[in-house]
Amino acid sequence: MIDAAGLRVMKAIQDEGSFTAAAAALGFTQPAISQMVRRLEQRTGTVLVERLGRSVRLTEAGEVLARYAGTVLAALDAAEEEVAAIAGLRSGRVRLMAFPSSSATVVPHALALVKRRYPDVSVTFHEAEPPESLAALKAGECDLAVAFSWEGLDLSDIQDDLDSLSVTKLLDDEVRLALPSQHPLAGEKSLDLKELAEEPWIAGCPKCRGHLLHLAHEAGFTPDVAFETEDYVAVQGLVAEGLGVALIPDLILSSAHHPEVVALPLTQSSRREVFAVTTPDLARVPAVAATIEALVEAAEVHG
Amino acid sequence: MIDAAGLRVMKAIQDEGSFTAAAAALGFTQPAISQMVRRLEQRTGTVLVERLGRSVRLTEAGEVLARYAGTVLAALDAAEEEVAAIAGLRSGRVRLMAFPSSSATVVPHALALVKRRYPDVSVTFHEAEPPESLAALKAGECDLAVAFSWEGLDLSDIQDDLDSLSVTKLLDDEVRLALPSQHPLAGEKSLDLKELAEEPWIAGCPKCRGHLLHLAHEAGFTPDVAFETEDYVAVQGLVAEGLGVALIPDLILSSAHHPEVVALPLTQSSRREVFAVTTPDLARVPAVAATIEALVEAAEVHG
DNA sequence: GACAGTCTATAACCGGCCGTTATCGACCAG
DNA sequence: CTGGTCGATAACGGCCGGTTATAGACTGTC
Repeated sequence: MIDAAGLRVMKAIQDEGSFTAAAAALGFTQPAISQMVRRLEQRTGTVLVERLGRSVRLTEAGEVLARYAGTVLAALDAAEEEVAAIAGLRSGRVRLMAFPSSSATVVPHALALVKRRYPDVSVTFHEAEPPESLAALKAGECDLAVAFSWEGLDLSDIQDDLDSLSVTKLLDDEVRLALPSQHPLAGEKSLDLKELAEEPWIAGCPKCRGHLLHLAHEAGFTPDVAFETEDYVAVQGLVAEGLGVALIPDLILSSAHHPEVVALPLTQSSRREVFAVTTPDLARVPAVAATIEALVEAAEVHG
Repeated sequence: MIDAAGLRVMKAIQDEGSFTAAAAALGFTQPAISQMVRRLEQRTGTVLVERLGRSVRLTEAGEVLARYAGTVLAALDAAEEEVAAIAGLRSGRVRLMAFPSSSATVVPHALALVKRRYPDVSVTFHEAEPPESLAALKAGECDLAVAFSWEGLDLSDIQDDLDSLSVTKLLDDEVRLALPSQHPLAGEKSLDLKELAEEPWIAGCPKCRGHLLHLAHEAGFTPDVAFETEDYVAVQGLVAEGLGVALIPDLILSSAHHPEVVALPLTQSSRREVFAVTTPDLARVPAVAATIEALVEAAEVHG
């Protein structure tokens, strides 16, 4: 019934003392004010302005509206400014989820970039493996996920949603073969997976285990998975102790490379693709877009 | 840029969880909400709503708007209610000015009526003689004046403004001749002014003094004004002591009649008219109108 | 896996709000 | 008395903001 425009007019009349002056102050013409007041008066069913010959004065009811105008207009301005701050990257929040091996390298770098460029944008960060982070994204519990998919293999995870999600390629992460440095093959330039068919294997996260099984299957053997852990530091520890061999993405090694472990290229040349994933809507949120951009740049360095 | 309607929509979306439900809650159709959101988004330049398949969820910026909606809508409702209270006589203020002899009789009665009917309407009251009260009315310092004008004589005071002011007749106030009860003529049924031409006179307020001089002139003499005071209790005291005679409006006698003073009708039959005066605008303010109505009723009793 | 139900997006339409310009009448000053 | 200023009003027009109709997309179910 009463809107902000009406209050603004009443306040201008009170401040300026005449319709004409109020109109000038608001950038309107005088008749606009005249009939705005008339509308307000017939809506409220009360006289709001006392017309004196020279000037006008608000009645009690008019003063009530003018008084509230301050509150309401201030709140509207504050809301507008707060939204503008988010749009202008002077504020904003991004809830990021990334898988562990990116957490140590690309992600911190990207966060540093964002923080330097937009000090008031806050990026909160949780570790999560791809299926979990994508679920969180759909559930609205995060705004941006850094995920990966094995080349050719389970692209379906993301491919499924490629139209319903906004996917930005960050980098290709070459997978390597980790051997104890004392291993007889440790001196090779590269290895075929098959050469390690008899070794005990150490598997990483469930997806990585799946990838290992897939590669081994293609190579014609079924690996003996002796250990499983999602912690790649632990994986390397196990490898260093000679308890098995493992596939380790390059990305991890660039942040934590056990000195007793050598990482050799696979002749099968398998890689995983790392993506920044968000919803099409969120991709247009400035803070999210800025974070994605920073991730891309960080990936160029780390790739 | 952002208006209350937009905020209301954002809040409804947040509360209801979908455009359709929000539309139902606000009494709109779904497309109305759809394009309202779109407008808001292109005005703010930000994504406000995240479209998920089933439902929708507000983005950070959207939540900002929804949060402010509470404040703004509450203030608007409060303003509306406060104005409605004034319109509905559940609130309101009337600044009344009345001349002294009405203050003792009609006005208190009227104020009691208003107070009984509309307990929350507050009528403040100041005494003032007509020229002063009308000036205050024009200056916006009071809302309603109870004034008088002498029959036939200085109607011009109000007549001038009869079109620019709202004038309501309250009563005719017969003027009487006040004599000490011991006066030789005190036993008469009525007196001609001329019979007291030789007496010393006691005059009231300036206007009343003017009236006295006018009547005496018509009667063919110039009165010897021995005392002047605006206080009619004092006037009666002076009369009672035999220091002079006076013209006293009936209205005063009905509230304060000195026992040693007799008040006889004039054969000239002069009266003053008592009016409630306000501006045309203020006459439409419910509390003012109610007060005028009460004054009219009170005047019927006292007339 | 197809279908039904439900939700949003979009197009097309349209009425009324809310501005504008033009003009008049009232008031005050010089 | 006359000119300047202020408010009211009429006439007009753009566009905002609603409507209906319909299409497209996702979900849950059989």
